[in-house]
Amino acid sequence: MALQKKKILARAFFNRPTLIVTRELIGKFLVRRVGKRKIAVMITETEAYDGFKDKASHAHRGQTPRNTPMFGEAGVCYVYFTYGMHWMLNIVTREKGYPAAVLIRGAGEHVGPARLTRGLSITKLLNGMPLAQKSGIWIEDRGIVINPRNVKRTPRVGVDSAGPVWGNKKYRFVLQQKRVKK
DNA sequence: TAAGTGATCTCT
DNA sequence: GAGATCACTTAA
Repeated sequence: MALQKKKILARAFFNRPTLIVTRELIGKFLVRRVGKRKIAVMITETEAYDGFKDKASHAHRGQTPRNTPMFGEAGVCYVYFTYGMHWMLNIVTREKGYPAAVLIRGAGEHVGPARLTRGLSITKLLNGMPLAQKSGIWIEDRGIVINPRNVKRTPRVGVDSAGPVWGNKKYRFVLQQKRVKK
């Protein structure tokens, strides 16, 4: 058995073109530590929100108090509250001043962005926190190699109001799960 | 298919 | 301040 490589992803990983980061996060592990409990789940679904021009992005109308983390350094959490009950977890990409982030939509058994944050106790407290062990949330590369053929690219979810052009961009990546035969 | 839920943003 | 909107989930 070969040694398992386990590497915590640093800022440099996220300070790259958003779509590349979005794609490469599939198969990485999101790790959350709360007190003594540690949860690690493999990321299976992501979406990119890239730049001022992206009409589906919170940043397309400019900077506001809420979306400020998107304008900051890469490798930082952008967590916001919506629909009166759900938290959404994003990871900021690109350099300071360029608003972009990756929405983590699913990981491990948590399918759906709001279920994921509920399962991992992710709230506003993590907003603006860098991904690092000391923050209690980080991302590891555990050496799992994903076959690109098993990653599906589709339009993003819930962004129809962004119009046909931006609403149809294939900015969503989904790992095709193995089917369990009965 | 639609209700629930409340912060945030835009427009008065 | 008021009204619309919202990167969703759950129960039918």
